[in-house]
Amino acid sequence: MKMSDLVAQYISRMLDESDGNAEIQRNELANLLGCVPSQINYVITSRFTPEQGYIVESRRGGGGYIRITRVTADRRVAVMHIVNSIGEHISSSAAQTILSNMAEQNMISHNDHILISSALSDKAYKNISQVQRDTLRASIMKNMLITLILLDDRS
Amino acid sequence: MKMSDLVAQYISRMLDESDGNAEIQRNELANLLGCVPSQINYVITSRFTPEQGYIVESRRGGGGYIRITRVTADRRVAVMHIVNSIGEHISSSAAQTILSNMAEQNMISHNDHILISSALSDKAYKNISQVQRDTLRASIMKNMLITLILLDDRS
DNA sequence: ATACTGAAGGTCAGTGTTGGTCAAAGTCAA
DNA sequence: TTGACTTTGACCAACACTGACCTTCAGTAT
Repeated sequence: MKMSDLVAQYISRMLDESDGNAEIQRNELANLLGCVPSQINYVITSRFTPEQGYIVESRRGGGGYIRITRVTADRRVAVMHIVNSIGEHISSSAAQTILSNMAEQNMISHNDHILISSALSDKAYKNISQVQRDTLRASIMKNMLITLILLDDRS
Repeated sequence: MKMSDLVAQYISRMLDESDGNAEIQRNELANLLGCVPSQINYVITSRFTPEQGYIVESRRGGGGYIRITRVTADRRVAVMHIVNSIGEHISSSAAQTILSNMAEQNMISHNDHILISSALSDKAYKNISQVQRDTLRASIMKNMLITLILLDDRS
């Protein structure tokens, strides 16, 4: 098997095993797989490009790293699945649980998590009858989640 | 964890716990965290720069100190001003106008702008009487904006 | 007042630790 | 043979850490 495929496979497995988010150290990985460090760059630029649904961030110096995030349609599909499962009404606590899980699995950022939570919190619905709250919350939540995945499409 | 991150974290926490104003003694802090004194300078010049919203003052000699002030308060004050001006109800179009201006002036990110807009859009309020919509919208909008400026304090 | 002394913080160049780039050379199938 | 893909290493850039040496300030002795 080609070296580049080995490296790609290794990274893909890391992504599979950690919800699409992997962080590696270039020299360490190169040493582990028995190749030169620049081979890692080659694999990343040829197989983990934005066009193929990946975001790559890195940092040099002591404690440096390369972080690869998978942002393919998986995410959009997963978010839409959740949107469809919400139904016509949802409680505040159920909404919070769903959002926490989404953040945990990197489907939404921490920032978005907090922001959406604040829009769904019972605190915001003082003047609305209990009956209407959950309906409204479901409507707003779905609206926001759909907006989020539309935003993604541009990156 | 990197030494520089440790130092930065320590200082950030001091700022969090004291309303954006922290005063340290270089040698004391270096000793406490187990690094050389110049490390403190390194962290300050690389992570607490004016560009990142900090003001640093210092004094040498006996009783010397380093004072670090976080000046993102400007933004907080501006956002709170807007929050206070919203009142008990707001129309969808008025909300959009305010958010556009805020994004224009970099008070909120484009991403947050779109996300908040989606939570305030009339589309999300189908089953609510016209009278209640604007009250609810104001409540949610204020909730989200306040959440946003609280989030700022951590980065 | 002046000079001295000790106690801070400031600077900077050197070294170490990572990751990035690129051109040259190798491989392999069409 | 040609052209696309792969591999490599020399050189580069960014970030982290350190210690020797310098400057500034307050208090104290003369």
